[in-house]
Amino acid sequence: MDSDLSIAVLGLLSLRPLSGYSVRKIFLTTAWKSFSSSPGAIYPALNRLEAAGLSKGSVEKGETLRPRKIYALTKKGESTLKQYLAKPVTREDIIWRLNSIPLRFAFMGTHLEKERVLDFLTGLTTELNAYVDSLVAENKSLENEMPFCSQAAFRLGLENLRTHVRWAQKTYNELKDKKEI
Amino acid sequence: MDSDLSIAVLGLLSLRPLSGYSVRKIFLTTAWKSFSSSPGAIYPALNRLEAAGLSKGSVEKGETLRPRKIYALTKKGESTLKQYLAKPVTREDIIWRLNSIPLRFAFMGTHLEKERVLDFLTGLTTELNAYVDSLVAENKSLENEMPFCSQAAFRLGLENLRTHVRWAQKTYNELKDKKEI
DNA sequence: TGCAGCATGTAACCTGTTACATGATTAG
DNA sequence: CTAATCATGTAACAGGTTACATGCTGCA
Repeated sequence: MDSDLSIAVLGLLSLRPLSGYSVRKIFLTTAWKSFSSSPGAIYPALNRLEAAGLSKGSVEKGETLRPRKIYALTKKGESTLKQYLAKPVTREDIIWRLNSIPLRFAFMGTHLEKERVLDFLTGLTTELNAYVDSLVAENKSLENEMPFCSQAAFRLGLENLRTHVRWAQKTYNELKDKKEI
Repeated sequence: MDSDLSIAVLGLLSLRPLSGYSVRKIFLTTAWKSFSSSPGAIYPALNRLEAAGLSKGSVEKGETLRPRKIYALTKKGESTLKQYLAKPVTREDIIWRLNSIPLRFAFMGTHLEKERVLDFLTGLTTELNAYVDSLVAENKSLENEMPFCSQAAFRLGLENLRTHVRWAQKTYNELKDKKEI
């Protein structure tokens, strides 16, 4: 129930009620392209959310054979999303789910207080720096025996993490002076 | 047969023959941490590679009930890997498989000629820039109505792509003056 | 002798992919 | 009226996760 796709759908529904097709269109045509827009992923995900009581579908024009269903978050769905968003970033998140950082952040403004968002960015920065340091230390000894391309690949990974650090700091500074988010 | 995990294993085996456990240790203890080190992923992956004729396991000490198996790439495995590495980067690679870029690059030095590696970097740069441009254009109109956190999340995605561009250019320049890779 | 670490595997489950199937609505 | 697009779904399959099961090896 906690795949990136489920969270993305949960987040979208938290902004406004949507049909499965609308969700698909968002994944197809906006910056959310890295989420699957295939019906074989979306409709089962919507069904799972509903089965878990996180959303409720209401049928528009019930008399037809193929009714159009609009899903909206339930109270439970909102609190589940809020809880997920408020969780501090762990090293495991960074190693295995770095892509879900922007996903989480995108929905924070509309669900968490500014202070919690700032906490998230602080925690993220700390964890990222610690992980970068440990990676660098770990690879210091291997560095010389690694062929050029492996070294370069490793550096790309590091640069990626450092980009996240810079982004977190910049975003922190922008946010801390804002009145509303 | 073409998940990131399979490719990573194929790549590691191309450097030297390994047992399943050695592969697991590499994924656990080196910068390759984002690959699953669980036996439930590794051993089936090794079996798939062997079933496809891409690797061959040889049993060390065959008389025991739990033999230690060392896998080595076959000719077919090497050519499959080479073919995969030589494929130019598509927009789909960037959208859905950005993480496999460093994976691919890490093994290029030992399998492709320098010219092909430079081609890869050129193609990657072109595709990345085109995608960044299209994302920016796409979002120009939505920008103002997006809440701060969504905007920031979008910028993180962009920065990530731009980091890849900078890396590709830097690596290109480093590589083009090198005699051996 | 017993325990830690080396080493290999399987089974149930979950979720996404691919391909297919179907119905409803609208513009030409 | 018919083609495109809107819209919803399923079935077979693939591959990873989690949890469990098992055997071997060296050393204290």
